Amino acid sequence: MPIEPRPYHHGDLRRALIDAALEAIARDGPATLSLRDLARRVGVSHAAPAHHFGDKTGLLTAIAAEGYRRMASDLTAVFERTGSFLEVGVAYVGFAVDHPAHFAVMFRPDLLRPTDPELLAANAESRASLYGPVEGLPLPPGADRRRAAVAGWSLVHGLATLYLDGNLPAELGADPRAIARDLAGFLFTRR
Amino acid sequence: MPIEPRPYHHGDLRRALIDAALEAIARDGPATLSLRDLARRVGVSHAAPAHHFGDKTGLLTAIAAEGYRRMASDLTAVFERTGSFLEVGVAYVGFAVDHPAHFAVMFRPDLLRPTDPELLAANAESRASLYGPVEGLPLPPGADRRRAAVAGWSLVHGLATLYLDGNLPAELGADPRAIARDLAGFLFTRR
DNA sequence: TCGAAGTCTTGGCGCTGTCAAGATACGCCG
DNA sequence: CGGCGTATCTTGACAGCGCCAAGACTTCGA
Repeated sequence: MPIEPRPYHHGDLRRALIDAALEAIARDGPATLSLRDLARRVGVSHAAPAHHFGDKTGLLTAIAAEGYRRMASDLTAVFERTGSFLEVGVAYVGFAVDHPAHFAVMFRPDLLRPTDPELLAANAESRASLYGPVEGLPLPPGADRRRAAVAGWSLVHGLATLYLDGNLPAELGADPRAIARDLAGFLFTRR
Repeated sequence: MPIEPRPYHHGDLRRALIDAALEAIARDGPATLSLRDLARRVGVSHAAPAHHFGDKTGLLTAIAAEGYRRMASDLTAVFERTGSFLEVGVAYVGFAVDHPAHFAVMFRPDLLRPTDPELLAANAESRASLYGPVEGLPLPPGADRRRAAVAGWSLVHGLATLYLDGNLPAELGADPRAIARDLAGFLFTRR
């Protein structure tokens, strides 16, 4: 079977486009992403992406949904292994660092099709993986459990975004997971 | 003196362009911002903005610098008035809510000219307004003061971004400042 | 085997940011 | 007060972009 240099059907163009997009977003951010450039890199015509994603928003929506699913799977795995809410927070930051392109798109509804059913389902999955582990957390009496969850979420989300955008002072060190473990220690200490 | 409908010189085109940009960013985000559209709204030719800002990055850089300056002034005023690190954090969220367009650009070095001297100076100002108030904060013995500052920063920064992007559950209420005051209560409670 | 559905290409439209060159108004220095 | 340098703005053009419509090719099922 000879090697076809460029067959008419790509094989898995959808996957190839997502991967090329992830690489471009990780390098330059989602703002300058170009569908035509992706098509060129993958070796198809400039209008091929439209068939799989409709438009640019559709591509980014697919990426965000994939990110939510992977994050949910990571976080639940960590909680099942450690039983620790703190380690779930650390894993949140770890996901952001390991999958910066997914993370850069996931919380940006202005770039997405917010009503996409696949996106909504994946989003719900990831929310559950965050809100679930807070159930067993020891808290000061009278503390609202949901607010405690959002406090933890805010801290790790803020840390992840500040880190990814290069806004953290260098003195904190180079290991974001260690920083997260450290900072989260300031939360939920009994009065 | 008759009213000139469109004099050759605008008067304060720089200010007018920034204001139009702030409005557009607050509405649609920085991704879809169009210099030509701004020029049309303000009533000048499509190439006029280039003279004041060089390019799109220059405009966003000017907006970010303005945001840093205003935030620094807000935060130091609040600290001088209340002496409370917690209230500085609340004011951080308040600034983000009151100036969403500035905030949307300030921490996005991919959209800015990171070496711009005006931007660097304004950034340093705002960092000082955040790191200063942590000096007098009562902490558990042995706690790193800088890390405590970053923990607080992460929490309010995460909360602000999650709120602005519409990612917070509605049950938390409609007043972001109140939410911030609430969530920050989980921080720095003595062991 | 043949047709329908899926996949990709070609061509074109209006929009964008940016550059180059020229027109106009302001302000300073004589 | 007059003229000129300079800052400000306009006009025109170019390549690249997202998206749409129409057509070519391939695969698969009836």
